[in-house]
Amino acid sequence: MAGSVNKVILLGNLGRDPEIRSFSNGNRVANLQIATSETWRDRNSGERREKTEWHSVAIFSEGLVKVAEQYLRKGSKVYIEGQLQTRKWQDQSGQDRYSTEVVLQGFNASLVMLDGRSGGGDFNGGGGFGGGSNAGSSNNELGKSSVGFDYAPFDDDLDDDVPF
Amino acid sequence: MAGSVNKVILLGNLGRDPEIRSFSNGNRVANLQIATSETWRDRNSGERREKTEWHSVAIFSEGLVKVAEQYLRKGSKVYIEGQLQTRKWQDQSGQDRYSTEVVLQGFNASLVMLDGRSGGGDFNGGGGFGGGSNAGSSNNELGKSSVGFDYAPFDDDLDDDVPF
Amino acid sequence: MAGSVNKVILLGNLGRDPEIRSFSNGNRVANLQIATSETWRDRNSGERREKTEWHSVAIFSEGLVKVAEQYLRKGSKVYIEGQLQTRKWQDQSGQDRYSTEVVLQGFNASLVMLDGRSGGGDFNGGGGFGGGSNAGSSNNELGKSSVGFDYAPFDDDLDDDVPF
Amino acid sequence: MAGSVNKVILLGNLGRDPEIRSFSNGNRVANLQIATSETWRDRNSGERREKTEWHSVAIFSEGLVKVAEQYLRKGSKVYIEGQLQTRKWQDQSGQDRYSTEVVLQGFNASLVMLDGRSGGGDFNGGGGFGGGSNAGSSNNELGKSSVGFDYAPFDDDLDDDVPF
DNA sequence: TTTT
DNA sequence: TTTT
Repeated sequence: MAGSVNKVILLGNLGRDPEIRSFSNGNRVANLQIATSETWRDRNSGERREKTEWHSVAIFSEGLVKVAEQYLRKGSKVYIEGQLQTRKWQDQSGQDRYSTEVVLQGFNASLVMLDGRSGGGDFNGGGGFGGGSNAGSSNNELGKSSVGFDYAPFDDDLDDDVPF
Repeated sequence: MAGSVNKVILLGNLGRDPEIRSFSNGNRVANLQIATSETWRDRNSGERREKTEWHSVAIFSEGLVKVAEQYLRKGSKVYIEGQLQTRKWQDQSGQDRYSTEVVLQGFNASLVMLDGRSGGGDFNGGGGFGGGSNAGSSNNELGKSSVGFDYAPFDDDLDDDVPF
Repeated sequence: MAGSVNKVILLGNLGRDPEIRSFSNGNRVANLQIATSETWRDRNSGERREKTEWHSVAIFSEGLVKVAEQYLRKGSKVYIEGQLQTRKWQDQSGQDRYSTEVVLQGFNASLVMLDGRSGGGDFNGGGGFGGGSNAGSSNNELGKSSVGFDYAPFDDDLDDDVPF
Repeated sequence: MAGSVNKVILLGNLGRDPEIRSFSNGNRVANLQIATSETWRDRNSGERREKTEWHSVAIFSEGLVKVAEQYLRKGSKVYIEGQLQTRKWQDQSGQDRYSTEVVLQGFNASLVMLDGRSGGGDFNGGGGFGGGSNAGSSNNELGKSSVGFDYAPFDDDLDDDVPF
């Protein structure tokens, strides 16, 4: 079905440090637990109430895995954009179980850090943040230099001949 | 946490007719199964491949439940905007299980029908579609007249004194 | 056209303090200038480049105007969700001119503050921020108590009879 | 500012056929005019009212330009995801003017056709739709084979060693 | 279970 | 200028 959209946008805080694991082929995944919450006033009692939702996020883009590894920690505020995926697995008794995650993979995924709470990192440090632009989007993935990420948002070469 | 975002955007097709159930208090829920899919070309074999993802959607806004009931059918193409929620429940053996759904509830939810495939309905029929504008958004919920849904996108009363 | 979507999502910083003006009927508007930017590496020179985009945002929801007034300042980081609107006006020479803005109005609009930089405010202060939940969304607008904003994200009354 | 989001989502109809122009360097741009509209009931008169908004969309991704060229026509319903950009230009009298457009460029852009209304095209034609997967997203741009678009949404190679 |  |  060329013609569908599957998009999740979350802005919230990490409930714990990212967990990063490696596959045998060298690929990695970073798992985040992100909390979002809503507050409202109860219709009857008038009390203030709050409901927190926890989201499992799996990052497969190596560039964003690096960002998560270096800069995200428990409590970090983060904006992410990914897609919904449900995995089927068997529990110890052999029963089918399903887990739904927000997956950041390939293009169309992004991750934006919203605070400097970077543990031992040097997020706001002068000059040192070579991965700066990578943090904003998977478009510029670290370690994937064969892919043409260096795409100009608006190519200057065109300016001499803009047709509109 | 006043300061979080939990948003899901899906555009896909219904795998079956909506299932609508009533609560003892008269409230209703419409459950949809929405398919989204992606196609890509395999890196190695060069073959075209496709992966379909199925999403459980639960609609609690009565106005949108009415729209689902009247106009959505198996195969309908639909755009929805809601939020992620994971429910905990116990299976027959008493074990904790979790189900993640996309919930359309309150404001911030919307549903847009993208075809006239309305089964026995009269979607494109003249005059009969009194709920027309309601279909586009939960902002104008049917049967919730106590809430001020009749909000002008841009209030004409202001035009005589626009400060900018 | 019941069946369209017009949505803008911005996450960026205010270039200056919000400008708030009143209409003769008492309604207010808050205007924000929000910067977003992208960095990339030039394909030819290999240099790091950055392009900043400035967005005009007009907030008509009184609850969110109050939030902007009290808590947003030059430099504040903010997430907003609104819609695109283009206004036609005449310049001093009588020529038609057009201005495109991101409008936050009615439901479907939200504003999330992403830092505590609240000037004289008491954003993170205990208790004092009665409008806390209001900041997260226009769903709970201050000063519009006639509208049923106190909507429970998930109404407990239903729990005794969940049909699924 | 590594840490911003600039995203526009539109779902609406084309007011006229796409206009496609070429730059001297061979690059192309497709310009679309997309209408979105809202209906509501006037608070005072109770009348049904409608407001249509027109959006200028500029597509720079060659893959999506091809899709627009072949499949989009006046009246086509389309979902697009892009970003806001304001261009400065001088009118004939030398005055600065600004135009705001929704730009689809690079990754993070998508275009989904929502009907088969493809004019002389062969959108639903058997087999002939070589650009099928390209239509769904800029991730698979035609004519940019040097870029590794053939990314598997979920790489099977990993399945033998999933660490979670 | 949808759709192309 | 679209669409319902």
